[in-house]
Amino acid sequence: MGHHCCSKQKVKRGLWSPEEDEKLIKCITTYGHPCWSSVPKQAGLQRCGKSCRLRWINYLRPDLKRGSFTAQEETIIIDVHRIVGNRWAQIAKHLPGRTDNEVKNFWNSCIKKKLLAQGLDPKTHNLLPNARPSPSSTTVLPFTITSTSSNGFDHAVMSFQDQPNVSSSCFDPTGFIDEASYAWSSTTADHTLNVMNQTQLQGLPQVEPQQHHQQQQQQQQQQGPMHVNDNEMEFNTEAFDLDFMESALSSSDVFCNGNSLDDHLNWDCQDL
DNA sequence: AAACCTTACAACCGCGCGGAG
DNA sequence: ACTCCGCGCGGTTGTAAGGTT
Repeated sequence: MGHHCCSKQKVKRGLWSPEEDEKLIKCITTYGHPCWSSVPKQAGLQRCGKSCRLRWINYLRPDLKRGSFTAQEETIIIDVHRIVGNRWAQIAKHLPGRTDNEVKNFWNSCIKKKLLAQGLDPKTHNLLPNARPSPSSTTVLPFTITSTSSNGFDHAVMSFQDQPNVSSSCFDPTGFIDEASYAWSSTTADHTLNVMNQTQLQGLPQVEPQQHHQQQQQQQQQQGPMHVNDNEMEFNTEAFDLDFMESALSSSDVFCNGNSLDDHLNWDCQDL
């Protein structure tokens, strides 16, 4: 059974030869690819347009980043997957130079197994029913939260005690950053902590990422709704108004090692 | 050295969506 | 309103390379 898009043609399938790659690169760099179905003819290839598109996007594109995924990229994949699920194209948008196919393969061959080994369900990211909970996730919280006010601005500070090597990422799971769509995660030696504004995410309008508030996006990528110092996370309420901060925190879901921390957390938005 | 197994990833398949006619 | 076509996406399969017995 051939592709439905090219069932009338006799096309080659399977692995691409270097000669075919060369033809495709030459064609696309010369003519671009306004219509993939016409690319095989232009390039002199016995392939269908769909196959050409796939080969270009997943392998030949010059802006592709080759090589294995970094720890930071892995963190981003896990974090975004937790929110958007198997929407690989959506996840790949957060990883410049990576393709959806690459992310999907990496997930299936590597991350999935890691999560299972940690007793986490790769689909829900929650602890599996029969998994032995890690002692640190049930009894010891990796942080405390306090609210402060300085220079006329309010801040909420999340302090990590005895947690060296805190790494963190603030990212935008919907493909654009605005005040209702952030997520944040932090990883220490013993804990993975995630703060997600899932409730508001569900009601988000669908907006083209590139067109949406580019200036605001740049600004917030620099400032971030929160940022992390050596061992503490600071919510920057300067970037948002107080009403938003209150609603964001009260509607956020907070997880540590896949477990909800609702019962443990005692942050009072009124203090902000 | 050969057979078998595992892993990574390239490529294919089928479906759904959106635009054009 | 309907059909057709091209494209993009996610799931799945195929295959080559490396590891193990």
